[in-house]
Amino acid sequence: MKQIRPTESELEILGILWERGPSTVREIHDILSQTKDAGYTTTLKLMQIMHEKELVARDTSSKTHVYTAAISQQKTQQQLLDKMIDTVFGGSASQLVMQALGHHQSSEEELQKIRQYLTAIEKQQKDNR
Amino acid sequence: MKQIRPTESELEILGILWERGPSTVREIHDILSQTKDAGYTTTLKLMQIMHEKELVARDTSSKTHVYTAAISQQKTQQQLLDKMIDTVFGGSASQLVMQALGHHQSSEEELQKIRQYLTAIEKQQKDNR
DNA sequence: ACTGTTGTACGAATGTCTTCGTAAACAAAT
DNA sequence: ATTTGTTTACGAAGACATTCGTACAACAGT
Repeated sequence: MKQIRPTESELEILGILWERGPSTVREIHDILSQTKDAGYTTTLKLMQIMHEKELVARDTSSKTHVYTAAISQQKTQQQLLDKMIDTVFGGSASQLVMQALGHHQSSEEELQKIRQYLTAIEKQQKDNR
Repeated sequence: MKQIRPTESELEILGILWERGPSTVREIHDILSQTKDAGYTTTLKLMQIMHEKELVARDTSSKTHVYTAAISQQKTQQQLLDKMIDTVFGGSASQLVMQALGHHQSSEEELQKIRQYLTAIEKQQKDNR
């Protein structure tokens, strides 16, 4: 399996790309600079490097290049989660789940969805027995 | 709030310390070398640096020093989770929860615990209304 | 055509992590 | 006492990440 290892800054940018879809450096930078403080060329350079690493694809047909994420949010999430469960939560996924539910308050809807998910998983386990 | 930022390697060591309790460099190294491949002095150096950063405390009363984790597993978990939810999961904790439950198969017991947890949270929300 | 603005490319400085070689302290065994 | 093995301390090299200055190209408005 191909190992994906985006750095901290790269993840921030990917996060924005996943949320917004195709974006220019300027757009990314404007969002980034709301929470951190870095020059425009810094963001540009980062995205150029991400392009080299093929974390993003870019359309250079117009003067202002347009970037899109080249790795899926799902796969990246799974990979990072797995590593985190392993090193930080001693291998217990449910430990992580409870910790996550504990502090980040979720809406009633979301909790309901999770509950349904749980039921589905339990049913599946029963069927496999 | 004090920001904790252990690196990848530091997290591996912390993970072992959390699981085993107080340990010597030798003990840590033996465990580490099962999964990765690094010299003894590398592990030693890492732990010395972690000591400088006050990620671990050490008892130097005997020749062979004994290290213990100086930051709690709970707090560290929470901090890393929060950041991850933020950057990788677009702020949705339940998104993370479902992803985690989906791939890491948990035991029936664990699922049951999570369900209880859910119920408790929902009840709490109701009471706060 | 000129000027100002916005963009990309590139290289270099700086910072941080990781790795390991070497030296010195110490203890146990011979 | 000398050797052998285990340990800590330290420094430095190599890799990687982050930051930004500078140069140059493209374009818009005058």
